[in-house]
Amino acid sequence: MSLKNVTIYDIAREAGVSAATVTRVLKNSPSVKEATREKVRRVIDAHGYAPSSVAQDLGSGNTKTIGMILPSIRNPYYADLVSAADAEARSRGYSLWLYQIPPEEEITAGVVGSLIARRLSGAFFIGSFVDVDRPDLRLLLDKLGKYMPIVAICPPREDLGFICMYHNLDGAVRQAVRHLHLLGHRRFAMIGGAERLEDSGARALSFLDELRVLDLPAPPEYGHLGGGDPAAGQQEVLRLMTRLPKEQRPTALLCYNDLVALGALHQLRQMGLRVPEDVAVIGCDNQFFCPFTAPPLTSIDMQTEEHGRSAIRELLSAPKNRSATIVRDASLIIRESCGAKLGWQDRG
Amino acid sequence: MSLKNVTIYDIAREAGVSAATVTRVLKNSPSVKEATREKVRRVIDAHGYAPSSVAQDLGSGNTKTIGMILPSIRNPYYADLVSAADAEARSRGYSLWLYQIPPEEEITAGVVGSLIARRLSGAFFIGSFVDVDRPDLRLLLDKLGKYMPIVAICPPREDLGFICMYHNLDGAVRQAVRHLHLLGHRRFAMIGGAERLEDSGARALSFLDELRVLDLPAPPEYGHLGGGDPAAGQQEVLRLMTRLPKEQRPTALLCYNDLVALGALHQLRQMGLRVPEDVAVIGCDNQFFCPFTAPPLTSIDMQTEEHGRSAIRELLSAPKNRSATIVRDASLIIRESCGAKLGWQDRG
DNA sequence: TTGTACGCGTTATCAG
DNA sequence: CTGATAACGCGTACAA
Repeated sequence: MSLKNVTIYDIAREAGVSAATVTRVLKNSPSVKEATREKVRRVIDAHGYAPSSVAQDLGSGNTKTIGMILPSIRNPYYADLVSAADAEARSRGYSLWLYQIPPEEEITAGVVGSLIARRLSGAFFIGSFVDVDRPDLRLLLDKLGKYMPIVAICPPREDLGFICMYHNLDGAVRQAVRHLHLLGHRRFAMIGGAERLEDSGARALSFLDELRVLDLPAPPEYGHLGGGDPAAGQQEVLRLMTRLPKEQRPTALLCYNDLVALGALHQLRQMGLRVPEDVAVIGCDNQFFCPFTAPPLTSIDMQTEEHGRSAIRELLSAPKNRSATIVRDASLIIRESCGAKLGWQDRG
Repeated sequence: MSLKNVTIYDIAREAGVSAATVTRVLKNSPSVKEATREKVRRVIDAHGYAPSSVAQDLGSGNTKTIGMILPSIRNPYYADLVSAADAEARSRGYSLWLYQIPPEEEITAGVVGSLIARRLSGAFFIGSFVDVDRPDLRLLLDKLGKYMPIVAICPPREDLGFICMYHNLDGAVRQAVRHLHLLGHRRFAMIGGAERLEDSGARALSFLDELRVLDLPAPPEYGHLGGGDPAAGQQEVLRLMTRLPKEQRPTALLCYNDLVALGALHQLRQMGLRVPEDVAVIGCDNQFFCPFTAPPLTSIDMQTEEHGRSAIRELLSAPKNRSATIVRDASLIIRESCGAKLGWQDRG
């Protein structure tokens, strides 16, 4: 066991050549005598030697590493994004460096500092902490942008200084509302997300606006709690279905994401409410478990795979500080939790 | 926008000091005159300068980075492990470098080469591809072990040359079988996993042995397919419940993992079979969605958080090539899919 | 209190 | 075809 890592000089000495020749062999340069090449290769193999990419990175100024900054890899939506990004990156000889920022923390100067310090080839921000309305954050990202290209999933703005990838949920949300309206639903609620519904992003605004278009009342005041996990969904449903008089309770639930929907479905079941007969539920993200909930969850698909892959592509082709907006339309995937498909009765 | 990264020399020149002094300021060395310190700091802040950790790594020979090698971050079990590992690593000033190896690929010399090239501080292998029975793989890991400490989740062996973390499922699996036996179940099957049930690791062996202990017949020949996702669970159930005559069909299903169980639950529901009345189902991994399936899924908890954290701790305290085995007992978390809890009738 | 010089492991350039 | 040398950006030992 060698405590000290074997270097190109160790290989060179042992093969009786110079370091430059070892490099040439490593790089398959044609200008090496076959005998020399073989001799060097044998030594390399004997040691299992691989040139230090740390040193290579320093020399080339290119780490071929992309930083993924996200709240938690445990959220399957982020995991999908990371997985897709990793596949794309790896196919191009790049790899991923993980940076989880727990939801209770935020992007600080320290975080940006350590991203800069890493001399990454790019940074991919996923998660709602990229709030482009906060000037301090904009400043931080501006600074970071001087060092590497940035892609962030966030609502588009003018002149962001980085590449913004955006899910356009508007069409899907309106479609969902209209769909449920057509089925006779008149009382809607959106559960989970930010504490104030209005802060839950474009999806909430589209939702509220579509209610207006359909001349439906705004969601009742039941004390929106927010949150992004199953527990949040449970609590919201509990609140809605117990604090409100029966005739005010919503019959259609749009969930901030599928995790919230999972908790909502469970709570409804526990309360003896049937989905979709008593309450319709729609999720968001179209996560892997949607086809397998009871009933299968109607959800909004975000083209996660494509988003993740194209983020890497943009990162690798973009000059630093380029402003751009990439929008992808989300689409409603209708399953059985919204009462659209017939046949669910068979499985009661 | 500076195309060239700003270096410590740029800062030094602009502040009218030497690079060493900049380092001192960066390191909060006490031996710097206050005036100098402030002057340097101002320049640093103005540039948003952060010293290149690539250069630091090269100099110190320590990348403070741990490689995570796994099949897919999309499996929530691995995501949990990575998340826990990341938290532990970050709290110690280390970070994680992701290396996904798709299930159809394996650990090759190339993979090991790029791990060595990265000069990682350690490697954490998670996923069933660490098959310690394969001599070629052992060789590869031996080589890797010369460069960095290794922790792998795999069955224990003598003298592995790295740290083996192991889930002891034996107790939980036997407990599950006995529990179901007590409830009157006599026909058991394990679904998902490796193509040959016997290759699905210790959990399968414990399962088969416990059947023997209870003097129950071995699972019928229904053509075990294997697999680790919901689709596999669906297919296995479909097979079991259609290819076999009714009196041979299993009434108790142990699933390779919770994803398989998710698919199984869904398929059973679709076929009009009730869980747990007609068929009992038990999963494995105790993933986040278990409490929210219909009915809530009984599962085997793996202490994922603890496993992930302690893997990092071991990695950072272990000399290279140390052999060790860390075993943690898994435990059965009884919910409603195995018919243990009364009260499920309320929710039919 | 501050500056100089060298090493970390590699590759590119230039010379032979 | 092969070898010597500089440069990448930083920390550290030593000198002043």
